[in-house]
Order: sequence, then C-alpha cells, then structure tokens
Amino acid sequence: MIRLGKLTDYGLVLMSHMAGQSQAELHTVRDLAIQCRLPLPTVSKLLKILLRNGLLASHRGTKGGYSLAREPQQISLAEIISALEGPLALTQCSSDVVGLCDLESSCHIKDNQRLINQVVRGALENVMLSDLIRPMQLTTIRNNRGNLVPAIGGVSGRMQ
Amino acid sequence: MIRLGKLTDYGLVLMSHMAGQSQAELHTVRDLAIQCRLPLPTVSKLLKILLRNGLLASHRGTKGGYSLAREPQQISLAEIISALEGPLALTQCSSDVVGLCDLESSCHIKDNQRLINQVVRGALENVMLSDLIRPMQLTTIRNNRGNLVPAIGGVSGRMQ
DNA sequence: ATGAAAGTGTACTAAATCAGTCCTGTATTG
DNA sequence: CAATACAGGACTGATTTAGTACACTTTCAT
Repeated sequence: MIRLGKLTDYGLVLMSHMAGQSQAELHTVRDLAIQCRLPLPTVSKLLKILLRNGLLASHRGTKGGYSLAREPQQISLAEIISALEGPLALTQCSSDVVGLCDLESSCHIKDNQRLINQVVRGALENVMLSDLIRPMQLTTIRNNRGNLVPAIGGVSGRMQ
Repeated sequence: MIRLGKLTDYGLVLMSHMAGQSQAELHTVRDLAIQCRLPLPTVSKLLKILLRNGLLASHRGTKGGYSLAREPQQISLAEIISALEGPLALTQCSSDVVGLCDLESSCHIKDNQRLINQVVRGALENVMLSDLIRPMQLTTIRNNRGNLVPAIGGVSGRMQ
C-alpha cells in the first residue's frame, strides 16, 4: 500500500529504541548498531539525517552520542517518515509543462495529489513515537461524512 | 512524503477521466491514451491491472473497451492506489528470521508497520474517485485524542 | 597538550525497482 | 472470417535506493 524504504524502517527501529529509554540518555552509533542489529555505517547515516531534521540532538567527542530532541510523545511519525523519505511528496505531475493536458476541465490531478498528500500526512501526524513503544489499539471515529476512520487510541484512553 | 509511482499517477488520471463521463460508456485504450496524453502501451498495462483488481470492467472485440466497474463514489483511492502500487505493504521487517532482534521487549516494529499501514489506508479509503472530479475542500475533524485530522468535505456539505 | 573516541559531511558503487515497450494470443462483432 | 480490441507475459534500459568508505572536526581524559 505504502512503501516505506528499508532505511525508513530502520529509522523507526532506532527512534523507537531511543524512545524506550530516558530521553536524555546518549546513544553512540556503535551501541545502537549493535543493539538494533543494524549495520553501523547505515545507522550512522540515518542518525545524521534525523539530526539534520531536528529529531535528534547530538553531542560530539568522547562520551558523545545521540539523543531524542524531544519527548517521544512530541515526535510524530509524519516527521520521522518525511525526514527519511525526503520531501519528495507525490510524483511530479505527468507534465510540468502546461497545456498538454487539454481535457475540457479535468486534470485536477495536481490539486488531487496535494490533497491526497495532506490526507495521508494528517493521518501520520497523529501517530506519535510514543505510540510505537507500548501496546496500542486501533479505534475508529466518524469523519464529517459519517464514515469510519481508523485512529490511534492509547491504552490509557485519552478520549475526549 | 508519500511517493506514488508515476504509473499510479497515470492510473488516477485515467480513472478520473472515466469517472467524468457516464459510467456505462466504453473507452478504448487508444482513445484514453490520446485523450489523457499518455503512451498507449502504458495505458494498456494500467487498465489491465485495474481490471484484474476489479476496478474496471472490460468488453472485448470490435466496439469493446473499458468502463468503471462501479460508480465513482463507490471507488476509493485506497483501492486504486493499492491496485497499482501492488500489495507490497511496508518493507518487510528488517529480518524475517526471528531471534535476531534481542532487545528486551522492543521491536514491535512489525505490529507498528501494520498499524501505520492501517492508519494510512483508512485515510485513503475515505477519499472517493468522485471526490477527484469536482471541487473539493479539505476540512478538519477531531479524533478521539482531540487532535485535528484532515478530512474530505464535498462542496455539498454532507456533514453530520 | 595530546591522543582516542565519537560525531559530520560527502562521494561513490552495486543492487533492486520501476517505467516503458513489444509480441503473441483470445474474444467479439459485422 | 477478417478486423478490432482486450489479455497476458517477457524483456530491457533507466532511475532510485541501499550500503559503504573515507577524510575531517569536536570533545574528553590523562
């Protein structure tokens, strides 16, 4: 359905791992690689990307390492995923040149892409990193059309 | 954010085009290719896939062609996208072999992937093909956590 | 001070995936 | 039965992704 790259997958593993421990704790690339069973250079690469996108904080030198920039419940999957998948958004419209698509009025495609993107992003913005490290349950709510939409519900029921 | 392949994009163009006309109308590959300005073999390939997934009906022989299998408001983007993107779901977990990820209890990754997938799919299941062929507006609703979630609202306001 | 530990940035290569094309076959109509 | 149009699968080239390597900077401890 939605294809997350392997690297993104690894990124989620790493972030989840760090989220499972005290936020301030520093994790070296080496430790993370060992603990998460991932190749070290790859882990390094991922952490750099996550750092650049403001999801991690780093400390250099001996005793250095990475830590989460914010608390797990303040970091959404949308952030992690878009950091790692790049800001690619959807495929560029069939043609960036205008006037090729001469249908009467159709080809709202570009708008639609933006829309689809927003819908998906919205869904992912509501799943937090903290949701990944404890039992979850998927509940449903009704949208303004009356259809059921899946939503995350923590075990502690923060319903309103 | 989410990468739809070029082919999927084309597929949406084709489906939208057909949705813009009476449902029963037959469209030949050739006509669709010309009208949508897409290469004919590619259109052919896409229609075959959409057919196999039950989104189109086909009629062979002279005067044959393709038509929508259902009404546009009965076909969700989730169906179209997953038909074209394949049932790939998310990347297979880092290892299909168990016992490699030896963290205390972490690595709910597999579950999480399923969850993320469900959330995204849920969002896309509520955007219908018919939504793509007329002005739309994106509204928001609150989920059970109190966060705002984007949702599709047709111009005719089918709020409840 | 100095050296070891650890992050930072960039560039490159191999592998996997995707887009696009072609060809051969089958069904339907007139 | 011939023309039209769908059906299925195989193949190729290009793009993207994964993975790796290396040269550099910062920090800490002795």
